[in-house]
Amino acid sequence: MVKVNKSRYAILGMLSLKDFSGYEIKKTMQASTSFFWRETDSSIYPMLGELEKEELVKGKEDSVGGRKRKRYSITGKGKKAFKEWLEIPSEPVKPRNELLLKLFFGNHAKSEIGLQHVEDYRNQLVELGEVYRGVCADISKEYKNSPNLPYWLITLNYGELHVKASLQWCDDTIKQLKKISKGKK
Amino acid sequence: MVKVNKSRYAILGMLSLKDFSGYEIKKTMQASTSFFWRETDSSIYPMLGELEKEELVKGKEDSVGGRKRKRYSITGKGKKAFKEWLEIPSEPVKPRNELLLKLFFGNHAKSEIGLQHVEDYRNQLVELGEVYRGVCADISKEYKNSPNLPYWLITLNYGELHVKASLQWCDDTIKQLKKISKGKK
DNA sequence: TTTGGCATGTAATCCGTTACATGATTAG
DNA sequence: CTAATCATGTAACGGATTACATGCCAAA
Repeated sequence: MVKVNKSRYAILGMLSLKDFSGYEIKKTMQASTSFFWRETDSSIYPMLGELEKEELVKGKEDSVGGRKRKRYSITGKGKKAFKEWLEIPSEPVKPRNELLLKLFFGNHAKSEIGLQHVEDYRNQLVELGEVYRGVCADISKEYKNSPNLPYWLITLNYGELHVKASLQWCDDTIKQLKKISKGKK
Repeated sequence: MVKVNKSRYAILGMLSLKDFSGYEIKKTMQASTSFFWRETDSSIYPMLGELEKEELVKGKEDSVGGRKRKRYSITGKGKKAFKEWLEIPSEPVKPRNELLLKLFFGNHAKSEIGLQHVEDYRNQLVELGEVYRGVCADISKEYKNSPNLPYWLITLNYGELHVKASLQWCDDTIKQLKKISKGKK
């Protein structure tokens, strides 16, 4: 079982949409895939160099308003490698959820602690849900005729359904934790 | 922002439930927390040694049926460190979902590919849901009077709600992908 | 007798993050 | 003028996984 680097495919994928500089990839990912995939800039730049060496992408010096940058485009070889990756099965996510770990041992802490954690999480979820709705409205308008739009909405739907499920869980859990702390009195 | 090692707290937490050998921790985690937290044995053994050096746990040579092993128990100092960790906020999960990444770029592949990926995922979810139901029934009986049970059920409920949401998403997505591929013909 | 589970570890690698570093441009 | 954003990187660290290694016991 060899471990393969997946950052490369995320970057190749971005470049399959259109040409980007490293900085633009970072920005675009933050605005689009960051809910399920993120790269740090210190992974993007070295990877772009690596991909260029392997001739999967090629970079061109470019400049916008006197500010220089390097813009990359995907090569035929890069497209082929990317498509091959698209076809192979995905590795299952191996989550590490610290909040759940804490709750698992919740009996060892004061009950208000767990409650506080869950309430904080709930607040984050509400915010996140609003972001999703905003993004959904934005891209539905902006990319109305893009063949990519349906796929992007599929990933958004995943986020939205999971936020909904998580909110449900928070409500269940808060109720349950309150019941436990009442029973202890 | 210092990066803290969380394996240590997972292990301390296990030892806060009862005494364990390294191997037992591994086995118990596989059966209980593996849906949201897992450790590999090559992280458990060195960490137990480290924790012992720090006097957060202490190990005793033990033997079962002639087979020797080292069984660890948590110290007062260890309990204190663990409880402190329980109180601090959790780091948000930063997911990397390869399946979603592939679907995001789905327009660049044949539509059957994405469909296959989602259907595979759906099958895994059905299995997982059955496992959850089994575990739920088992522990509800076995730990009927344990004060830990409600907390364990809380983490299970998280899993169940998310499986349900994921199944919903699969169904939505399969429908959507079929619509797209029909439109292309 | 041989397979599988019990039991404990080391070594190597690699991925990802954090911190560090630099400098130009533009908007307020 | 100064803060924010654009823009591109390097270095170091540490955590997590994989492969490697060993050996006993029990059951089939």
